[in-house]
Amino acid sequence: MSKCEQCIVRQFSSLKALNKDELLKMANCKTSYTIKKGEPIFEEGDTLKGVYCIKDGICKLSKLSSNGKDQIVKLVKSGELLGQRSMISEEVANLSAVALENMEVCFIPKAEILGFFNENNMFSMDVMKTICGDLKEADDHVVSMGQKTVKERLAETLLYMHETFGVKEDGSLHIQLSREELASMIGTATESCIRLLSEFNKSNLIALDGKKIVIKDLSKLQKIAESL
Amino acid sequence: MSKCEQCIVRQFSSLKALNKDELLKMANCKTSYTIKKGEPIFEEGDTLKGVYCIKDGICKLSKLSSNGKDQIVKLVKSGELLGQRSMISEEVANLSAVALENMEVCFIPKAEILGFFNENNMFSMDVMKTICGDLKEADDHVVSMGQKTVKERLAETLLYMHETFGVKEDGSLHIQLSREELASMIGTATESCIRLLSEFNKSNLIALDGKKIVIKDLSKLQKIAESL
DNA sequence: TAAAAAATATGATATATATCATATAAAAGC
DNA sequence: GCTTTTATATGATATATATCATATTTTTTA
Repeated sequence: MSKCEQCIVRQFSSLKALNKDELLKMANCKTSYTIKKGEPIFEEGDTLKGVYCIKDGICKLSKLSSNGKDQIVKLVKSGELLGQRSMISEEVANLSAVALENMEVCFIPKAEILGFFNENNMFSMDVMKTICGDLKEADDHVVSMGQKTVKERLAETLLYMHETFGVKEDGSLHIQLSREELASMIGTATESCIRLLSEFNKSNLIALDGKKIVIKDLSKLQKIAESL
Repeated sequence: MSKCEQCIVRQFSSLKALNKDELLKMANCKTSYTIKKGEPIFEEGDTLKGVYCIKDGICKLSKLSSNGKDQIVKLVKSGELLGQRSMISEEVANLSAVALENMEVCFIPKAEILGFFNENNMFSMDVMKTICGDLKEADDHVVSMGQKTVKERLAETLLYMHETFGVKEDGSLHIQLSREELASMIGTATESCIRLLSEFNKSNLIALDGKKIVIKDLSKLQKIAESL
């Protein structure tokens, strides 16, 4: 059982607000998991008995629409906590979390987290701020979805992946999604997504090599994303 | 200066968690406003110095997209609090709040609310639950926007207004939006919105009389909204 | 390694939706 | 009350996007 105190990713989540005693308590009740690419951490409708702290890897949060298709709502990387909202609302999970790469996550039981809420005001304020940040992002997402074209949303999504998850040594986006997944982030048909990627490729905004995407003209992509 | 203790709408917001002393304190520092239809309570980018408790009336929360058009993100009715997110995140307002009818709102200064956060755990947990509920709604909204057609979204929006804000004595939706506003909720062109309303009217799903909309076939509208 | 399956790509076409134009109706101002 | 402005409605048309079909490439599995 590894010590939470020494875990580097802790500083990126609300868990940074915990003191040494609390971290020790947490280290004693947490369970570590390995999740393989493509496997779920939890699925919508699941009753979560705690929160998940992502130690390594990236996952997608998605929801099945009534038309039978999945919409990817968000991508989440190491350092972040999953399942806080359901825990606080005392509701089943609204979204499914599925690993996009092999992951390491720690599960922290509900009782433990709720204890920290009561004892540590800094922790609860920090969680609250995180959720408020998520809400702002979600509202902005609604505005994009409502007002932007598919092309604009594709540009925006590529920029989001670039900014938030960075690039590999070869300059390609760290996150590698299938065309279907990318389409499901944008809210469009897979074929439309592929066509627009080709178009961006032909006009030298990006370079494509299999699932690898290199952003070649950031400022032009920004202009497209901003409807300019 | 009216007493918050006797205010009926209090029970619908997190303020229900406050005790008598806290309510008295709040009554002493709050300011009451009247806001006329069409006027803003605050606008995106404003620095909010507290939260607004809606005593009467309904307002829209919207955001200007980079294409120059407004997207209405949410409608808010009496009993709810406005501006909590900005206050907690310590950021300027992300959305504009504009009155859809004449409104009465009370302004409660930031310092007061932050005080309650520290002293009253029930209050802060309730605020947190509210924001979590908003986040869930926003995520679901993203899924609708990404996966549903304009027609489905119109049906969904009419049902949302029906459920959440009810109908007048004559059976018409309590909320009366201009066609432009309705289009801006759905994320479509005004003309498309008008055309689809006419279509719903012709197929007897709704009845139109100026801005008045009567829902005549709830279950068929539900089927349309659910892509069935 | 070969065969099968899945993902990607692209063309042809259908459909949904936006845009532009114009008419009518309603609301606001004088 | 009349005039001006604004909102609603509807037609014609353009464009974006979805769907269906099929070829090619990549990945998986036997």
